[in-house]
Amino acid sequence: MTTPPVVLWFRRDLRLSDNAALSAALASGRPVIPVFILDDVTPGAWAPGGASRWWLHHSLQALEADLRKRGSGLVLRRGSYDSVLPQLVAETGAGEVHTGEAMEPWARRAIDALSRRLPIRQHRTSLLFHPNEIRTGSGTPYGVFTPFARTCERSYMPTPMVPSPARIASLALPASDVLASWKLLPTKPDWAVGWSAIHTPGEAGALARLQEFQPRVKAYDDARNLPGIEGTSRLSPHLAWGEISPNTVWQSVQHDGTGKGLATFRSELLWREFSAHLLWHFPALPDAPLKPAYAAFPWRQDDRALRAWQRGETGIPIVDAGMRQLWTTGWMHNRVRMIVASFLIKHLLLPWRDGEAWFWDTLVDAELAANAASWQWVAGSGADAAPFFRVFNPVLQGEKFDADGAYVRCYVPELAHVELKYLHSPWLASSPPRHYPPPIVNLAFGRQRALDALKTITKSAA
DNA sequence: TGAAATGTTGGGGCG
DNA sequence: ACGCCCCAACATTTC
Repeated sequence: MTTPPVVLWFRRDLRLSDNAALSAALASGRPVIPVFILDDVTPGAWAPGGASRWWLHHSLQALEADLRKRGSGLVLRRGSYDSVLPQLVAETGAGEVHTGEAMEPWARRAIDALSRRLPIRQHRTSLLFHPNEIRTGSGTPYGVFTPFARTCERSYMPTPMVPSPARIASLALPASDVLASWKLLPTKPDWAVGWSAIHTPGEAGALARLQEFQPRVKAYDDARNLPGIEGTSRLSPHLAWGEISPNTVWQSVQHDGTGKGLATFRSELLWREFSAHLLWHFPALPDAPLKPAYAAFPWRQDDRALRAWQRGETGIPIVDAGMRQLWTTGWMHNRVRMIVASFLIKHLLLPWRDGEAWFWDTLVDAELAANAASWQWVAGSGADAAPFFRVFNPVLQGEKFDADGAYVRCYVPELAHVELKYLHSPWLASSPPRHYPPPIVNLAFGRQRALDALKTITKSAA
């Protein structure tokens, strides 16, 4: 006589508003059992990196509080999807499991396999479109961003943003792990000191960021490129964990500007979408170059150089500022991401997968698709990628986008008193700063070495 | 969502 | 007055 409950399986959609999986669970009229499973063990799983775990800890805490306020709670379980979920369904006698669509190959495999023995229903919670909805006239996936984006813009139908429900009926919930026992927070050393002052994980924090950004959409087109000011939306970690839906973001900016800012911001949302679709169509995206010729690229191995890059000790100010911003805050400005990536791949000639792995571990906004697609974009091996010969000169980039030096001075205190003229190339100053290293590589040499390396594969690569 | 090399043009100094 | 050269400034090409 008891009504079988339904499981609401949260994954990367840690929110209560505009969440299609939650809506479906509520529409069933059954008691809802909200669950989050941390899967570190499925082979091939890209388990969250260190910075993402910090974020996840706080986001789960916020989600649980939000659920409690609505008369429910959150069940935490740890283990492989394919053992934990069947166990949970057996324990609760759940009649259905509602969850978000997965793009990650390992999660897709796991959920597809589970679907054969459990009543799993997937809903779109983290994208505007399913990858199968956006195809070229001939039915193939888009390989070029601009026509992809055009089709998205044309196809987008604003769907009402579903508000957070006032109440979520749940019977007694099954046993949950204690969040602290997952040890998602760093201890020794605690590299996340002060992060709570700069990041607010959780749905409320996401909405606050969105509101704070809305008046700045108009200026976005120019301001987004300047790392020394607050020109970007800072929504990326919230989107990565699904604390806000792309649908909500898209619609919330639509009336707030009429010029280029709005269009440019939306195209950034669509780059995220493009990346996810690429990962869906090309599951090897995180592991192998999309353009096969790049498999033969003569990358170097140089652990000391890699470590210097990771620590922000390359002797190139804008690169070091970016890498230190990443390490100390878990986030890096997008313009600077392109600069540090170009420097690693081209001037240092190190494999893009080294950069991908480091970003995965250190970014609070790490998403498998965007991370992989963006690194391949810089490396020239991806879809609609920047040509490999497009080598950023980090001095010129610094002078152009950090013209007053505020960004570099903020994150590289050794350079605080270098005069502006030499701030982005301190080795040229008559008396270079004493406590700052000389460049790890001569920029002209590194550039030429990269172009020469390209020639070894260029007959087969475009 | 490049940078550097190379080419072109035109003003001005100067014999 | 004229041709010559230099060299910004800008445009084009190449990687």
